[in-house]
This record gives sequence, structure tokens and C-alpha cells, in this order.
Amino acid sequence: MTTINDVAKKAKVSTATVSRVLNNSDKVRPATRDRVSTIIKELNFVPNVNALGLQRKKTKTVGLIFPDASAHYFSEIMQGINRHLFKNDHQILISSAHDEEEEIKTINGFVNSGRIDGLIIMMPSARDYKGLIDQLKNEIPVVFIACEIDAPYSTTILLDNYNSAKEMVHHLSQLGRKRIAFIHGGEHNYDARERHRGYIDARSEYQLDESEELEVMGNFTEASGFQATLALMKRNPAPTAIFAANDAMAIGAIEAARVLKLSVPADLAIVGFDDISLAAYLDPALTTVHVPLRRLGHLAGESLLKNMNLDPAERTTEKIIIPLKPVIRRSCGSEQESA
Amino acid sequence: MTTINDVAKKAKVSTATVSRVLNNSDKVRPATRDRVSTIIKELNFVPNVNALGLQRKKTKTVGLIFPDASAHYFSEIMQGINRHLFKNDHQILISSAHDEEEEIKTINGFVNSGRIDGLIIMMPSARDYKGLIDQLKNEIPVVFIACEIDAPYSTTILLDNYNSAKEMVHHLSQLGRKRIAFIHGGEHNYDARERHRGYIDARSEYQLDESEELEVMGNFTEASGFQATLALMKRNPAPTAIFAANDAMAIGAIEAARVLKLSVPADLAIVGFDDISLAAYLDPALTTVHVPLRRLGHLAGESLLKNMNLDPAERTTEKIIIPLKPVIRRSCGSEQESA
DNA sequence: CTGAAAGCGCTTACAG
DNA sequence: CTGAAAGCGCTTACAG
Repeated sequence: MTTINDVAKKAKVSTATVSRVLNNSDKVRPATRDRVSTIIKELNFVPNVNALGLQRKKTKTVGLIFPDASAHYFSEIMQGINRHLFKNDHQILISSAHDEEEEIKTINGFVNSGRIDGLIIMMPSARDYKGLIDQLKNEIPVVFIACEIDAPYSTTILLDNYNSAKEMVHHLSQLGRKRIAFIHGGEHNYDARERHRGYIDARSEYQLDESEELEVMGNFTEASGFQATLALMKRNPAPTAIFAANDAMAIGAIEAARVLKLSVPADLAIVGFDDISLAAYLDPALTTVHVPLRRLGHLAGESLLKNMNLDPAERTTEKIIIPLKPVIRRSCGSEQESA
Repeated sequence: MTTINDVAKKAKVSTATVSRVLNNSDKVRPATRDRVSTIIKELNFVPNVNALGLQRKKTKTVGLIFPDASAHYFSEIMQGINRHLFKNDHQILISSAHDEEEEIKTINGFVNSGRIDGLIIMMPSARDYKGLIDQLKNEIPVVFIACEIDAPYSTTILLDNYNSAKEMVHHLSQLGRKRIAFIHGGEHNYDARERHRGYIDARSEYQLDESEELEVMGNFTEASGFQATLALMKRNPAPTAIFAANDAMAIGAIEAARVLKLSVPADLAIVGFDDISLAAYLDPALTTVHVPLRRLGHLAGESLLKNMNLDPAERTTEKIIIPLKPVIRRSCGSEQESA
């Protein structure tokens, strides 16, 4: 590996001068600068990041912690983050942990090792907030995605799950569905809980049938949506609509309806949440809530970068809530078609 | 940030001793070891990775380059890689680039900056192999995924797209479909090209209808599968089966068939490639080829780690081809159901 | 405009 | 078993 010494020797200058050329310092004679620049290219010299990090206490690297499930969801967000950071010459160090203990250990390693300048945490099922916040200690800026953790001087980015869920239930009720069931995504998942809360509140607000019988626990997979629907349709009276907490479960629900010889939406309206790319290509096309994952990632990257360039004293605590839009297609029984 | 000096001072030993404790050197008196260990915990000391990297020339970090499209495909692979590396105490630094020029620049930065100990490159649309190989220079071990680049001392992991595609066409022909169309995934994509090659060879081998009319270019999206199918069904005679180079396009094809009032599989058999999780939940359930993405990622991580622990002189050039299995469901018109 | 020297936080021969 | 010192590859005040 070529070092700054090799360059200095070949250019017959000191390493200080090479360093100045590298950093565009103005105090270098043009002739010297040219000579050194040429040799840097010749040798294909790239500065050693470890030496840089040690000396500057900045690594131009951002850490990204995410759960190892839900690949699609997180990969989209990650792409959004990456796109923004790449443009701004930063790298992403990822770590996906299995459980919360692992995650907290990883965060500790990330934060105190001088490895990263900022951290993005996706932890929808976080429970031990205390342990987490203790690790952080405001050493570096942090952005939380899809988890509500009251850490000072951090940014939190949330989806407006609650209101969109309410809106979706309202839409179904407007179409005459009064007995609306809900397939939950998991009680430890923040998004799932918020969607559920919106469903519950909407049910009472719009005076719909209320019963625990109408709620079934799923886990965001097609299979769980399928099973949940089979269970729900045994209720008496059976629901006239099913609101699944994500599209994958809605797809399982549609398949279950097919098996039960139920027509969707005539016998049973089914709606989802996420608006995955093939939602429009299902039969019937799925009514759902669009979630702009890339934009979420972009916002996270942007906010983090902003705070990384700020003095710790200047940082604020910020909360960004992304409004979501329902996408009305056929599966809810509406004739209306959205763009 | 706590340093080794803080620990040394507090424990009243030299930094050398702290270092020995940290590295489990046996030449430390138990009493000293205990005292130092206690203080390390007390101070929550984590060694600075930049100093470590500078000194050891190892960073316990692996680089991962991937295209910024196809989030799902790559996120699954990434999860497989990560799972394995996490267990072995390594981090992943990612970078997804827009085009090949960006990618090569990134690779150069990764390889010559002392940032990583190994590199995994997913570059299905790589064209400029020369530029790529020049960057590599055998500095660090490299694993290529889904691209055939003749770089010495590297590992290449490929899917057996070709034979599986042939097998799928054979299966359709066995079911009496003689006019089988193909929706291509993109001519610059390695997997797509191989699947296409298998299709072409199978067509002639099994004496099926051959015509350029039966091939349409798509781009791996539902929308392109939809459009391609609309175009294909205008042929005269129309195809009796469509082989889409991935599941997303197959889903688009099914929707197109629906619009055209064609029954699948009675009028038109449709098969895909990938076996995404909801393939089983489509109507009709999609016949496709299962691609074990996590396993692919796992193998990549494993191979890389193995080579990272080897002397450069001991490294070999390796090529791993992953066999793929068709999953026969309803959309091909077979009565047979696979597990 | 340029260089010698100190220092970032570690590790490791070397000496004791 | 332990410490003083050199060195990994950079940057930056300081002196000239």
C-alpha cells in the first residue's frame, strides 16, 4: 500500500507538503502542487483512513443498525440513506442484530470506538430504552427511525401510521363496511402498534362493530395473514372487511378468501399497508397506504449529516412525522381509482 | 472518549500492560489482569478502531459493493452475508453505486485506503472488467457475486441460472406447451442473460417453436412484465406459455393475462424465477425457480472470511455454482404440487 | 512557501 | 511479569 511517505520521497518534499496538497491548502507553490499531484496520481495514492480517523477524529462513516428481519422494508430505507450519503462522500457501516441485547452491544462498539461520526438506528421493536440511551451519551448525533425513544439531541423519524390507519378504516366505513377486522403485525413492533391504535380509535369514533374477536395477531408474513383470515372468517357474524397491518398479510388474506370461495371485495373487502410495488398487480388490485421508504431514508441521511456538521451544543431534539397517503384500488370495494 | 491511557493511569500500569490484558496475552499476573479488567469495564473502554487499524493493518471490516437497483434481491443476500460476518465479529461497509464508473472509483477507495480486509462485489451488469481487475491487484481477497470476471485469486459465486432455465422450459414442453415466450430481464444483467441462454438452448434442444418474436425485453419490474405480455399476445400465433426472467415480471404477466381475459394456466401458462415469498400466494400460485439468496450471501461471507485468514500466497481462484430447484405450483398448468 | 517535530491511540519487540 | 520506546500514516502548529 502506498503511503504519504512514498509520495513525499518521490516528489522530494516533506510529508507536510504532500498533506497540504491533499487538503487543498493554499500555501503551496503551484509548481510544487503540480509535481506532487502528478506523483499522487502516478502512484494511485489513497490516504489511509485509519491514520486520518486517528488524527482527525472523523471517519466520514455513518453507522446503521437494523433488525435482521423485514429485509424489504429496511433495504428500501437503506437505499434512500445511502444515496444521500454517497453524494456527500460518506460511507455506511451496517450491523443488523438478532435481538436487543446484541443491538445494544453493537451500538456500544460503534459509538465508543471512533468508528463512526453519526448513527442511524432502526429499532421498531426496541423495549429497553434506558440501556440504549445510556450507551448514547450524546457522543455523536443519532437518528431514530420507527421507534419512539426519548433521547435528547437526537432526531426521530416516524411514519404517521396512526392517522393513516384511521383514515383507512373511515374509508371502509364510508363504503358501508361496519364489521372491520384487523390483522396485527406484532405487539412489539412500533409501526404495527400505531396502526392498531388507529384502527381501534377509528372503530369507536365511527361507531363500528367493536369486539376483540375482530383482532388477530399476525407477524407481517403472507402465511400469518392467511391463517389470521381463516380464523377471522369463523367468527359469527363474520367480518365484512379486513384491514391487514401490511401488504404481505393482505396478500395472504386474499389467498385465504380464495380458498374460502369468498369474492373480494364483494363478500369481503381487504386492505393492506405499505404499497409494495406489486400491490397494483394483484387481483383485485390492493387498496393500501403508500409508505415512501426511500424518502424516509433520504430524510434520515439528511438530518444526520446536518447534525454531524453542528457543534454538539447547537444540536436540537427533533421529531419528523411523515404523512402517508391511502391508495384506493379495487380490493376495498370502492369504484374510485386513484392515480 | 476513553483511551488506553486513561485506563493505564487509573490502574497504575503502563499502556503496554493494558494492551496485554485487552489481547489476552498470558504474560500478565492474574491480580494485575483483574484490576485492569475491572477498570476497563468501569470506564466502558472500547479500543479506538482507527489506532488498531493503523497498527495492525486489519480492520475487521468487509466492503460490500452493490448496484442501487433491485433492493430486494440484494438485501436478502446482504442479510446472509451479515449474519455470518456478525458472528465472526466483522463489520460491513456498504456502498451502492449508480453506474460502473462510480463503482470503480468506490472500489479504488475501498481497496487502497486500508479501510477493509476483504471485498464482496455484486455487479451483475459489470462491463469494464479490465478497469475493475486493475483496481484489485490482489491486495485483499475478493468475492464476486453474479458476475463472471476472470480475476485471479478471487472467489466467484454464481447461480446455475442456465440449467434451471432449461429445466423450466423442459417442464413446460412436457406439459404440451410448444410455443414458449421469454421475457428478458435486461441484456446487461448477468443472471438475466444466463436465464435467456438457457431458454434459447432448451428451445432448440426440445424442438420447440423458435422465433425472435417470442422474446421481449423487460427490466425486472412488474410493469415491464405487464407490457411485455401485452406485446407477446399480439403475436400470431400467440404463445401458449410465458417464461419471465423473474417473479416480478411474471406477476405483471399474470395481471396482463387477466386484462386480456385469458385464463392462467388454461390459455396461457406463466412461470417466473426467484421464488419470492408471496409467489405461493398468488392466483394462480406461481411456478418458479427457487433462489436461495440468504445462502448465497452466507457462502460469500464464509468464503471471504476463509481467504482473509490465508496468506496471499495460499489463496486460490474458486468458482462456486449454486444449483437451483424449480418449484412447481399452479401457474404452469401442472397438476403436480411440490412441497 | 516549506520542513522538522509532536501527537492522534494503539501494539510489540526489547530490556529488565 | 512489566515498562519505556518506537512505529503504524497521517495533520498541523511552529519556526524559518
